[in-house]
Amino acid sequence: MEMNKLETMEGMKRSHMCGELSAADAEKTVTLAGWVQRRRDLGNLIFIWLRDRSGLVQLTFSGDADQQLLEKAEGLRSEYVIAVQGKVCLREEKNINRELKTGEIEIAAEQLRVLNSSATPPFAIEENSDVKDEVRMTYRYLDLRRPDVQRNLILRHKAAKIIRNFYDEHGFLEIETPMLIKSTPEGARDFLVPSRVHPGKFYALPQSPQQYKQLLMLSGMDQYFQIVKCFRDEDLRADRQPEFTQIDLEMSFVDIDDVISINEELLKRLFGELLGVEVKTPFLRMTYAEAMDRFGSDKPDLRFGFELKNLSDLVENCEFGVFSGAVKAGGSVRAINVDGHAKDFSRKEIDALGEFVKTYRAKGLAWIVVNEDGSLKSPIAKFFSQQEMEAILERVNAKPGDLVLIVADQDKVVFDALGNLRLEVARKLNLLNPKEFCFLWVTEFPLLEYSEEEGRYTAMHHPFTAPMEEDLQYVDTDPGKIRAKAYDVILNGNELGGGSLRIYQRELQETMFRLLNLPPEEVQNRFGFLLDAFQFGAPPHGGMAFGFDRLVMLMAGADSIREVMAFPKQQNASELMTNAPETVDQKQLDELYISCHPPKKEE
RNA sequence: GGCCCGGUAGUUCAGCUGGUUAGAACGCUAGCCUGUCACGCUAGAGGUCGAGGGUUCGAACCCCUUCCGGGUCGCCA
Repeated sequence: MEMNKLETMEGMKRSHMCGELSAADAEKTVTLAGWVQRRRDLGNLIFIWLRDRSGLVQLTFSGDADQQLLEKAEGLRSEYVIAVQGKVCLREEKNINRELKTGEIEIAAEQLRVLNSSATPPFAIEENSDVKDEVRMTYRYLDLRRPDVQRNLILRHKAAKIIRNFYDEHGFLEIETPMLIKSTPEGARDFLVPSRVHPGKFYALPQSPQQYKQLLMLSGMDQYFQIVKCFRDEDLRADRQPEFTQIDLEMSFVDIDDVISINEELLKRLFGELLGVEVKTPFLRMTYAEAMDRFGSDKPDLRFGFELKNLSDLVENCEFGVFSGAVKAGGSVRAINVDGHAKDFSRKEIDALGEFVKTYRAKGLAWIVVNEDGSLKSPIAKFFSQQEMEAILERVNAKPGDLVLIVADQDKVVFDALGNLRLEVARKLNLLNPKEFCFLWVTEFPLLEYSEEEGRYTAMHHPFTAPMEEDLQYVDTDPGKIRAKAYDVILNGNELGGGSLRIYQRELQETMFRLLNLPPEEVQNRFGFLLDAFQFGAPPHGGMAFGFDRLVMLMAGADSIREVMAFPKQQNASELMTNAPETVDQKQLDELYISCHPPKKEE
């Protein structure tokens, strides 16, 4: 349609949203506005589905009623923007569309304004469309017209609203913290922002408001929260974006149980009000040590079994060198029993599982199938005496029909491999019901982990995490043994959030920095303001942060956080739609005293 | 940085062992049609097979390089 034929809404005012009309509105004259979803042209009778955010409603144009109007409707195409005035009519019984929420009625159009035309969209604007991400993201503004994507963003909005109300009701203040802050290279890579006023100096975008929220506690704000953008310049995953949103909170004069119980209440409310799912509180709790031992993961999915069993003591002296060798080298031999599912895995599929564990640096996968008649099928059976094999099968509680999968290596590799293998077989067996929600707190994380790369201990959580008092005895002898007052909340194998009680005494904070083997001048430069602040009466405090995108993703049953973000980035951290990031003018660089040396292509 | 999967019409895909003019469905365009709602019927348009190079008499198909998208390991205090 040519521009001069386009009309305005002058003199018309929208009276209803399309999807909200019902039989109760019969005989009303209404004014609607939206996009043409579909045209069904029967000649002298035209049906139009009109769509807005609320849903669809059918318009009718009849040549008997108004020939000119019918001709105008003939020109409508997908995604044209129109305004319509007409009368709400009850459909005859035989014409009712039970699939459509507004299917009992239709609008007999009396006036039509074509507000805008549209090019034919590159893909149909409809639910469950299986268009490639590449096309969806290039035209994300059209993708966002799809009802399922809109539902996700509406859910996100509602969740944010509940969260704000919830914390407000519990005495929290929402306080904004700066986006341009000092870089603290501990942890993830920072996004840097050059300073024009200070040549050669840089701000960083926050990875989290950690230090600011602790200072707010010191300031006497008592309880703080914020729904806040955070930035990490690391590679993307299905559940990781370079900019993402956290629900960040901090509380004064609290213990672990206070932080945990209030946030359990929040989750209970979110799932109850938005999904109608009754979440039982208190959630199950498990120490880090137990989670690793039973599930090989610090974020176990509890929707299914297949727990890890340690076979090390049984195979320490066996003839199979792979097993005995792993134990003697300080590692372990552990197994999961995929009980009752031997029949679901062919030899070829078991081999594929062997390839799968190699992703996690395991060298191989040993397996035992217990046949229905009690006999065994296993490439490693020949290495074991009958007593040894019986002991192994007893340890994993193997019965006829079971498949036992075994990995031997250093503990880290064994946990990684079996922890992920457990998930993999559950996926293959279709045991992961997205409508089932298993919450869990994992507690007593190690305070430190040894970094081979840096040759020193680094903070597992962050350097402000408080250690457990009873473990302070190991400060000088075995720092790796110190547990932290830290906790993660896990939902179906996903880390929903985590937090800790913080160090609030200057001396202990200095001890922590000493354990991390950071030079005093570096500590002073990077964290001096915090240590200084701690001289002035910091209250005991603690808090946590939730990954808001991840939370909404799980609530929406989506398989990527991109599905609950309006404009996500692609895997290489670019944006297909706008082509960000992009080169900038030399003038802009000059103002920032930046000379740009893009990597040279190797010849 | 590594590994895996994918890229053929606007979209989703098929395309055999390398062999004539690359197909289907939906969408799109035009015409007909008064109760459609995945409307129907008739006709039609639409392709740099991601890009570049190579092998071959001949390449969507084989090889190399590269770009793009997705998953993942490393990374993510």
